[in-house]
Amino acid sequence: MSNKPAFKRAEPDERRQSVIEACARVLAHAGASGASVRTIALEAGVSPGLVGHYFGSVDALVAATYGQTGARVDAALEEALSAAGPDPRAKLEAFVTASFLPPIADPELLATWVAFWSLVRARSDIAAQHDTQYANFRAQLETLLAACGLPDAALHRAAIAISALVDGLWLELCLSPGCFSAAEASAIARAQIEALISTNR
Amino acid sequence: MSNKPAFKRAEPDERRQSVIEACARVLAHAGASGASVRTIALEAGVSPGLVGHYFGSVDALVAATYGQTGARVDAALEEALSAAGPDPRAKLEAFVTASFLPPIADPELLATWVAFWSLVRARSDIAAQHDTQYANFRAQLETLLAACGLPDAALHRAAIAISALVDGLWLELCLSPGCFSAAEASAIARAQIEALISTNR
DNA sequence: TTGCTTGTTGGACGATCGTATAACAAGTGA
DNA sequence: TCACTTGTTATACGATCGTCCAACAAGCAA
Repeated sequence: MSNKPAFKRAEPDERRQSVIEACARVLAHAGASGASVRTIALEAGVSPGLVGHYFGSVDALVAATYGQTGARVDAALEEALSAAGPDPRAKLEAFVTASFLPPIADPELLATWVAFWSLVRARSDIAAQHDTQYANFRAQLETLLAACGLPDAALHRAAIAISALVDGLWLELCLSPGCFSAAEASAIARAQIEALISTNR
Repeated sequence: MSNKPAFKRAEPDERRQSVIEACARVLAHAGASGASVRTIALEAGVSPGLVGHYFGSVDALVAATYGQTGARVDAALEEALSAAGPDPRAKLEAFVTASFLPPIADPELLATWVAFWSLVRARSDIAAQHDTQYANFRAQLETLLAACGLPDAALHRAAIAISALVDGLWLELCLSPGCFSAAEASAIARAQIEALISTNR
């Protein structure tokens, strides 16, 4: 008589990864207030104690989840950028509209991101991650805008405008999915880009 | 020897109001996860039991706070609208840029709003309030845009674009206050309006 | 002053929270 | 086959959670 094993060992890295992904799913589904050790552990299919073993505390796990989620978004943006070809305008539009296509447009990812926003005020480590994340996003936008011929004096403001528009469209796409489509969001963003570039020419 | 009273009675309506305002402050400072009955009661200067007496549950209190916060924003927008004078374009710009001026630009209010966003997925009552709130906001925008001469076919998309931009600027103004100013946000929004109207003329 | 209404308090209750830790077992090398 | 390492589980602990309710007292009417 051979019982099946009570649990399966995993490589530390991939176990960490699976717990992080479970944390992201819980944040998306239950919000920041529902992300307890036990809920996350249940979602990941492990015992609650394992979370402490790998991350030390729930706060550290949430911070790690933010980092991993941000890295995943960055990778998707970079992928869209390299798939766009050499034309500067095409690169800029691909970079911006990638936020409305998979995998970034995933409602779960958006909801996870909102949960992070809700933690920025209360958690200084999350605030620091947010600042670097958005500074990086805007810096990439400025580079792409400069390549499109935008004068240096207009870069800062244009990057803020685009980043705000993308955030707002992303947010509404998540909170009220039936109101407008991803294609409409892309069209709106492209129109904004066109307006920004043509008024500075 | 006359001891001071142990507590002060209040009119039910104004007591409800003060508890709601305390809830908003806690949501802004501690996020959705920190909004416990005891924390809110401490902030309001009352006993924890009073929250249950007036609102029945914490969830109901949060929903009431959302409703009151939304009403306050609506009132501020209406105020900005009536102070703008008769010109349609001036009314539209006043309506949009009011989000970057007091009392809407208050970081506490913004943080409270983010806490509500984080609850939309987990709480269907909050989601319903969000939908009506934003449908109303966009409807007002469409009316103002139509008065500026925008053709009917462009109203829907233009309202989405403006509402998304305002949300995004509002959000960034709250999460990274040092990155750009309210005046810059207003300028960006006015530029967006100018672009939307001139391309449809 | 006295009695009454009811806003208000403060603690009890079970559930759940985050964290720490001892016991267990899966997989590996000798 | 048999230790041995260590990933994993299960439980315990105090703190805090939301909710409930009996007792208290502030303010008004008589």
